[in-house]
Amino acid sequence: MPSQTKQHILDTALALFNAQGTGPVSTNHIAEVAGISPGNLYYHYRSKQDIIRALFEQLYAQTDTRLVLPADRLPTVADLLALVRTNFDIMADYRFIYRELLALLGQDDALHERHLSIRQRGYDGFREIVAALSAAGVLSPLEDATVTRLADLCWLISEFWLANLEISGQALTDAALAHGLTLMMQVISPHLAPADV
Amino acid sequence: MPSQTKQHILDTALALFNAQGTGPVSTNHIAEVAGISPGNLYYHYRSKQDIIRALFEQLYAQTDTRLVLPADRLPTVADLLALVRTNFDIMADYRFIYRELLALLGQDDALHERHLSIRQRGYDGFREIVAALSAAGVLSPLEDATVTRLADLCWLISEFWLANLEISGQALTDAALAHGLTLMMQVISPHLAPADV
DNA sequence: GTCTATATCGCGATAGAC
DNA sequence: GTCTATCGCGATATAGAC
Repeated sequence: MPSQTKQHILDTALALFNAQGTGPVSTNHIAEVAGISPGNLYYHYRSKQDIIRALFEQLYAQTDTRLVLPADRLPTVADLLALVRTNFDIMADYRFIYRELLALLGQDDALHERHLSIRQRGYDGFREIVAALSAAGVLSPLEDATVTRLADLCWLISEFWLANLEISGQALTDAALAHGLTLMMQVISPHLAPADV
Repeated sequence: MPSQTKQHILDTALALFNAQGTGPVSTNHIAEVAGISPGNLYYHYRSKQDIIRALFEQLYAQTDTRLVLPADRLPTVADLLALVRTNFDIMADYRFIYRELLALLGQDDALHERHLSIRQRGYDGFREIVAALSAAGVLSPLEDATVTRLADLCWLISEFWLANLEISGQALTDAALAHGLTLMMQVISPHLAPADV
């Protein structure tokens, strides 16, 4: 667990990055808003990139603890929707990461590799949920290629719906996020199994 | 039409931005690679942001001239796929824009506004194609809300499939791009009207 | 239109006192 | 752990000769 000051630097940096982006926000700026000296900031983090990496790790920790399925039963479509909704909330908290992701990863090979492995876990999770829904009879039996495509589409919505809202100038309201979930239902519903009698 | 040097600056900047991102590429760097002096660069463009704006305008011009439907007949599903495929190619040419879009727009209000209006045209186009497919009987009759959702999904694939490939570390191969098109078919095919007769 | 030279600024990062 | 002071660099952008 980080010291108070160390965490305070992260909190301040996150707020500034989300508001202005990583480019225009300097370490001096972060230190000033955090109410500490630039030297002190560099005592806790050796570089600006180090702060960014720490924020990525915070994000990963959030996804690990909050993006979980109930372990005591088979997953439902509602579970899938709830998972994506939670993901939207986490992504909103770390907006700057998703706004600049490709630029940030392109400038830091270690981070890129780390991100790839975390991301793979998330994608595999989606694929397993879709396969489990099919196995449980919630969805009609599906070919492997179809499972993959449905998982790809759910993933695409989950990862990019927020960016789409932001680019089109819409606020991240509850209703706007919920529309993303209806898109997911639009993808899935043609494959729902007929209700049991 | 821009002068030779002016265009040469744009070409050089585009190549460098695509390779390294806008942040690490300085105007000095652009001038050096272009084989001109920094002062000359500033004779043609008053700022780095001015160069970026000019590249956005080049992109818009490309979409205007290349993203068109055949005007002499009703659109087909193949037309829709071809349109998206062409869009993939254009986006690949201007990768840096899509990699940094939210950061670039967030730092330039005029550009953001301009981008919104261009983007709206694109989205409306998608909605019209889906509606036209339904009206032409290619797709079964659809409710308005369904047309919107299908257009949203096609749009999401069209705008973010490339980013998804890049983030997951995949090369922009023909096969990878084609998979994006199969995702679009996955969305559309449940609504294809039964063949006549 | 193009160059050379330069002004100005602020950034990331470090040294050393406390 | 925190501060003050500062180094060194490279960035954007301009002035003025050619």
